[in-house]
Amino acid sequence: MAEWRPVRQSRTHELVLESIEEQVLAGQLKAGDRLPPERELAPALGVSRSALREALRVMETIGVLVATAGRGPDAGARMVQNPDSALGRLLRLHVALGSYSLEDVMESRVVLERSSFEAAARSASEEELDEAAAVLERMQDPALPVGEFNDLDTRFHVHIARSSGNELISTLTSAVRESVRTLILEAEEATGEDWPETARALNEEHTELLRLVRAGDGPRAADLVERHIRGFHGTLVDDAATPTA
Amino acid sequence: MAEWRPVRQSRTHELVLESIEEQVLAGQLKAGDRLPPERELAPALGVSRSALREALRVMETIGVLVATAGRGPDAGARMVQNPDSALGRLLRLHVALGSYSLEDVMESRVVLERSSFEAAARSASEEELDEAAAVLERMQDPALPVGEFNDLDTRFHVHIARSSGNELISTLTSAVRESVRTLILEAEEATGEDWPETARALNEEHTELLRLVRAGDGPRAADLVERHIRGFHGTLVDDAATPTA
DNA sequence: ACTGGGCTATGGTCGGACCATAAAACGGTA
DNA sequence: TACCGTTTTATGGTCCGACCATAGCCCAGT
Repeated sequence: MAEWRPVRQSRTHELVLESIEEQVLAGQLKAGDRLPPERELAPALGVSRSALREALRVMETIGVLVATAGRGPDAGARMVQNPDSALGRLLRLHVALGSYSLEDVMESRVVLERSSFEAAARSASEEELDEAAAVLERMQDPALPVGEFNDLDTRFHVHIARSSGNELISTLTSAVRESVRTLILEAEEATGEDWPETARALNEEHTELLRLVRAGDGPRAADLVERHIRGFHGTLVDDAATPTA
Repeated sequence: MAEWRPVRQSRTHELVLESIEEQVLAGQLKAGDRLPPERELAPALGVSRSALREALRVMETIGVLVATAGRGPDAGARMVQNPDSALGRLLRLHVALGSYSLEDVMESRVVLERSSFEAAARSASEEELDEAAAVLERMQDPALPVGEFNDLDTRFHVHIARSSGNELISTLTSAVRESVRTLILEAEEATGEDWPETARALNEEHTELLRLVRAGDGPRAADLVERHIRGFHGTLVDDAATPTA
C-alpha cells in the first residue's frame, strides 16, 4: 500500500505563489520586471489583497522581489536578484535551531572554501586581490575590537570567494560563514587575554593564504585554508562539546 | 564622505520578524516550541494580526515554522527544522531568474558531490547503500519515462549525499540539483531517439560510482562523479550556448 | 526657469467579520 | 462501561474596507 499524504488543498497564498513562480519559471517574469499594483493584481487573480500580499512577502523573503511605495517608474513591486541576504537569514536561523551541527558547517566551509581558493589562485584579478589585501591590512591593528576583526575576517574570505568568479559558491560561502558569526565571535571573545596572540596567528595565516593565491598556487592555498578553518572551527567544536573548558 | 543608505525605519512585519528571530538566536525559542495564537501574540507585540501573519509567513518560507489549524497540542504555529524545501525553492527561482549561470551551478555540484562521495566511501552504512542500489535498480528499466528516470537520478545523488552524514552538504546538494531539474529534463528529452543509449551510459556510471563507494575508494569515486556531472551538465551548458544545435 | 505646495499612485497597517479545520467535550445508546 | 455521533471551541485562513506613509508628478505663482 502506498503512503497517503494529506492533500491540503487551497491555502490561497500558496496558489498565488505557484502562479507567480510559474511565470518566473516560464521566463515570462524576468529580473527588473514590474508587477501590477496589488490593488489590481489581487482581483485579477481572484484573491484578496491580504492573500496576495502574503505571497509577495514570500517572494521578497526569497530575494526575488522588492517592493517600494510611492510613485514613478521605480515604485511598486519589482523582480530582482538578491539571494545573499535571503540565504544568510535562512542558514542563520537553521543553525540557531540546530538543524545543522557545527561539524557539518565546518566541513561545508572547508569544501566550499577549498574550491574558492583554488579557483581564485587560477583566475582572480590583481585588482580584486588588492582589495582583499586592503582588508587584511586593516586587521593588523592590535587595538581592533574583536567584533570588527571578526567582520573583516568574514569579508576577506567572502572576497576571495567572489574573486573566484563563481557567484553561487560565493553566496553559499558567505551565507555559511555568516550563519556561525555569533558563535565564532563568542569563541574569540572567550580567548580573553590570549586574544592578541590569536589574532596575530590568524593574521599570519591570512597573509600566507593571500600570498599563495597571488602566486597561483591553488593546491597549497586549498590545503592551508582547510587547516585554517579546521584550526579555528575545531576549537569551536571542542568548546561546544565541553562548554566550561 | 561616507555613503548614506536610506534608513527605512519601520515596516512593522520586519520588526516582528526581528523580534522572533532574536528569540530563536537567544535559544528561547527552540524546535518543537509552540507560538501563542495569532490573536494573542499580535496585541502582545503591539501590532495588527496582518502584520504578524506576514512575519509568520516569512518564517514558514524559511522552513522554521509550520502552522496548522484546528485544536489540540499539535495545532497552531510550531517551530520546526525543514530547510530542504525552502532552500530548494530559493535556488530554483534564482536559477530561473538568472542569478546563477549554469557553469556556476555545475561547478557547485562538482564541489559538493565530490565531497559527498568521498565521505560516503568513508562512512556510509551498508543499509543506506542498499537503498541507493535499489534506486539504481529501478532506473534500469528501458521503458522508464524520462521524467521518472530524472527523478530517480536526483534521488540517487541525494541519497549518497545523505549517507555521507553531513546534513548541510546534503541539503545543498539536493537544492542545487533540484534547481536545474527542468533544464536537465529538457536536455534529456531533447536527445530524442538517442535517449535509451544515453540512459544506458548514465546507468553504467551510476553503477560504477556505487561500486567505488562500496569499495571505500573515495578518491576514485570523487573523480568519477566529477566526470559524471561535467559530462552531462557539460552538454547542457553547450546547448544553452547554442540553443538550436 | 525655478520653487513650493498640493495631487495621486503605490505599498503598509489596521480592525473586524467570517470561513475552514480538527480536536475535544458532550451526550445518548447498547 | 464502552462506543459512536453531534456539538462546541481553539486555531489558522480569508476577505473587506478604511486609513496611513511615501515619493514622484503636476501645476500655479513668481
